Amino acid sequence: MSDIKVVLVPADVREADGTTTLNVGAGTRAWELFKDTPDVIAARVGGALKDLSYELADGDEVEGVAIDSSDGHDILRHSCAHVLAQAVQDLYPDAKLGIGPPIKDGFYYDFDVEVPFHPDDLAKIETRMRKIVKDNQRFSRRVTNDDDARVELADEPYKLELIGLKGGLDKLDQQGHGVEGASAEVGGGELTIYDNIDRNGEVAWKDLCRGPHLPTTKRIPAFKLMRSAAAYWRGDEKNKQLQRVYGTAWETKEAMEAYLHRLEEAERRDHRKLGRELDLFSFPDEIGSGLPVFHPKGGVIKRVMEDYVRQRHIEEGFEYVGTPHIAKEGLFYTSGHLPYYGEAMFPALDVDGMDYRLKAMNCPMHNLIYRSRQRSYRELPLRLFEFGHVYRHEKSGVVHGLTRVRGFAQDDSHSYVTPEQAPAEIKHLLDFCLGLFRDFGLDDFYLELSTRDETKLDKFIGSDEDWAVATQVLADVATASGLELVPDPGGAAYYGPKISVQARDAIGRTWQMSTIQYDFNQPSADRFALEYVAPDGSKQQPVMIHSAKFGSIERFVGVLVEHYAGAFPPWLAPVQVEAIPVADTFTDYLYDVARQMQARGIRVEVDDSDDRMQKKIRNAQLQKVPFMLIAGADDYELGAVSFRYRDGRQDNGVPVAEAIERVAAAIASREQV
RNA sequence: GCCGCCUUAGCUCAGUCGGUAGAGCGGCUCACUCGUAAUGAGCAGGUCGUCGGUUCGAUUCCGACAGGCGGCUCCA
Repeated sequence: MSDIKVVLVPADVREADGTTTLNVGAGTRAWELFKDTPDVIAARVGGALKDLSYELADGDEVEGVAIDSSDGHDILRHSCAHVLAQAVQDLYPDAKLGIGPPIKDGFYYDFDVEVPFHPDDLAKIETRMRKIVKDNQRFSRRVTNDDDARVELADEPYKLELIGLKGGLDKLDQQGHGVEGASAEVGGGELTIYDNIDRNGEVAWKDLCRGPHLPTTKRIPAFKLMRSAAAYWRGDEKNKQLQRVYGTAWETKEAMEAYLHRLEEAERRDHRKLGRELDLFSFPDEIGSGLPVFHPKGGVIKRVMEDYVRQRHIEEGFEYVGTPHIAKEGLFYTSGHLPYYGEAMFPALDVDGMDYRLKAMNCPMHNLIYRSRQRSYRELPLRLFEFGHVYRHEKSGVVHGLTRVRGFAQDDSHSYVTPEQAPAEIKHLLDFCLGLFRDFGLDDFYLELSTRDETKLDKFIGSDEDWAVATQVLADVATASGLELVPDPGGAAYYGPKISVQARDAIGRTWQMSTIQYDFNQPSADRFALEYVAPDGSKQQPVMIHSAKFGSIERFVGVLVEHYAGAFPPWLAPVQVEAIPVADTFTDYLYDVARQMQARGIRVEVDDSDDRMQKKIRNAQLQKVPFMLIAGADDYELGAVSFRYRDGRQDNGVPVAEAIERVAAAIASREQV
């Protein structure tokens, strides 16, 4: 047996040294190169991921894939999905297999079963999975072909469907639809089946799969089933719903604990929970699903935010306008909303025999303001802005806290510009949005460019040329910003493409915030017929640029609650100062301090309840008030007060005037304390 | 809209294998006047989401509806 030559490439980031050329015997398997590095669970050979059982060929460049790398996580989780599927078919022999790809932080597998899984079933399945893991079954790759696979998988109708789709998958995936995750089952190339071989050498289970996999089931260090839910086969609501089981899997128990801890942290920040605890807002059943009410404390956050955003708009050259919530239906035919997005609008109200509609967008109203008199090029850019309340008939299953509601205020503006002014105006809007986010403490962003779905042109209005120009203008500005730009094919509005700003919050989640849309359609002659008189006296059509900075005021309040976990910076905090007397005797003294603070516009409360001071401190702490102002005999004698901050820090004996300045300065600077 | 789960006091939750319910916190009252995360005692508070069915009797079993939660689809 002659030697072959392979090149060992340093694995991921774990080894700093360069490549090593090795002479190994023909027939050597990849795992033999990684015998001493147990966290290597697969190999990357010439860029392609392979099982460790891969037989090396002369000239191969081989890199170990560590279980804690991104690819390693995917392989671990996908292998765990196989174990899940095996367990399910052990327990429910009639279950038919869908697909089982890795996803962010975990995996899922879809099953067609007669009876949907109950939460108790998950515990049984998980127990069965632990047994399979303990069994140390070997994942064994076997190449097959379409015809053989069809015979072998005759009882798996969904797998048969995937075999039929093979080859077309990569193209479909690129467009963001088609068979989500199905490329984990069948790649574009050869068709393979993975057999799970038990200790006795028997095939315990098998699944159509492109791999690669862990060497054995025992190499799954930690996993947990999370939940089950229904999901449409191949992501299409016209198809049957399968039962999807979600799980998570990690390289160590500690890594999994850390992940579960992150989930708890996110739960702790949930704005729905904090909104109740901090008495910010609620969703009364009597009003209807997705229609929030703001309580006084939530109202403070909302109002402060709105005041600031309104002021900033005016500083940036916008003019504040006001428009009604409903209009005769004809307006929304003119704008195109009813024909193109009518199903998302509330049904018509019959008023004096005419149909009125709650508005789903503000642009038609602003267009009418533009059109109320003749406009000159000298007026452009003309920027109209308002907190426009819109109502959208969101499907019942999607309503979610403040982040997906049926009635909300957009901080909505429309800039009417000449085509030549459009790029500068878009840049102006983008810079404006980013500045606003920074003022609210969000400073990590990326952009998305949402374009027309070229396969569903009937869902979009306007000519190909106009779409091309609009898309190019947005793409140029987005690129010039230097921010990360993610394409979002098919995400455009029916009237034009858009840039959206995604912001990352304190725990790394991203939220869609601003949208900036380039619209050549609504101003056109067959819609609102908007015009301006050009320098040469001719009538020209403006371009309108839609922009919502926070998208939805309601949702932004929710995002802020989660970003700050309810501990707002002083300028946004509903109660900025809680004054706490050490004993009743000092209540009047604190009321006097409070009056001085109120005169400076500071939101201060004096806790004159019967509680002991320790309890008052606890209450203020739970309400996440930024400044506690405590006064007892020591302070009184000095004409001073004592600070306690949210983190427990104290600063005692601060003269009253200085204390007021300190609070006022923190508010004015919009800093966190 | 679809699938599953859930709905008991203001909040968080016990409980009733069908005989109309309980705790902690919160609220109110009283006493206590206290130096940095819960003082003590007492009182009030629920037609057990709504409507219908089965039953001598339903908060409990069944159905419909509403609302919530988790997903899917959707998200101008």
